[in-house]
Amino acid sequence: MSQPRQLDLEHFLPYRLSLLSNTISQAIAREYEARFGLSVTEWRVLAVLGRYAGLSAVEVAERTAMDKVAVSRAVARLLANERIRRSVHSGDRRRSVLALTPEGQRIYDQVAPRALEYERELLHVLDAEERIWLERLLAKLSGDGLEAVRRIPLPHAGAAR
Amino acid sequence: MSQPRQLDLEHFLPYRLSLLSNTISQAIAREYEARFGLSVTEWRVLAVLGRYAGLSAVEVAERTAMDKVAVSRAVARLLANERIRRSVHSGDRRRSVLALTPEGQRIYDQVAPRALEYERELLHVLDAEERIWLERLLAKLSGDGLEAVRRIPLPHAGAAR
DNA sequence: GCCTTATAGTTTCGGATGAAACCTTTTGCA
DNA sequence: TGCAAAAGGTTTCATCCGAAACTATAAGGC
Repeated sequence: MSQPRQLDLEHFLPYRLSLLSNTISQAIAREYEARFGLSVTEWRVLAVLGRYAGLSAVEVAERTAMDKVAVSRAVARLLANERIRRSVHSGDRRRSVLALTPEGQRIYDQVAPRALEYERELLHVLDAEERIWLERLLAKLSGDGLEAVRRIPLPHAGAAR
Repeated sequence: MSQPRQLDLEHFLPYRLSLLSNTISQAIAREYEARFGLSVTEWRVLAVLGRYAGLSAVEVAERTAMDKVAVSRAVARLLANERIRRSVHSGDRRRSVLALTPEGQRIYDQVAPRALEYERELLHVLDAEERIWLERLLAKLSGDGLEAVRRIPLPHAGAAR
């Protein structure tokens, strides 16, 4: 993890993170896509509504880190398949109020434990001490780390395409 | 990091990893897209050829974890922009032999240090001990962890759509 | 009370993506 | 040799995605 002077994809932290993350996500996604025809975005909406019923589309977007276009499309498909229902917020007719249908709840109740099982199996290769460090490192990288990255100035706008 | 019984996206490891990884990758990608009009896939091909000239398309795919369709398209665009050149492998006319052009090398020489700078800034929020743990955890999760995940059996094919 | 601005959500449009089909060359082997 | 199977790449097709434009409602200033 000491900085190499040469860029080597295999040792490059962002690349390694991306590979790890994508491989895990795809493994889980493959399952609920096969069983329920859910896309990743649809599953995320379902997951957050399973936990917090009554959110608006924008609130769903905030909790899932999806943009509102993606949420809008996922919501449209979930509505079409009658996995969620939508009503209008009393007092603000722009806002929607989203919640699972019984069918949506049934799917959530099947997929959520499976997602947790993937996480459990992944963590199972770590011992107690390693899990504590993992939590700490994730928190630090996601907090201070991302903040530092966002502060990196763009190069002095000299040469360009 | 102790297993919750309830699925909560904010605390779900795969989701957190995905968010961290995507945020970092996008920060870097934004820069070389703006400066050189490179897509992520094109940059990955350029990066691996900058380090290992003469690879074939399949070898590039292996080193970048991209599928061969994505490599084929990235290679086509890089050729069109004269950032790489392609010849045919002597002795196996199916294989291509890819390498950077001087222009491709020039771009590589500008982007690679910037990519490393993002990594450096990210790691800068960690102290020496934390970096050692990060390396260890990444290796373990990417190795044994992914292997364990891949071994998870699909649910007993009962109910489904 | 108007009128500008902001917010919730949808649609459009151009490009990116992956699975599967496809073409070409090579390999394995009877 | 001759031929089936495999491997390197490309194309097709259907889907997905995000930025920007758009509609409708609400909030704020005067």
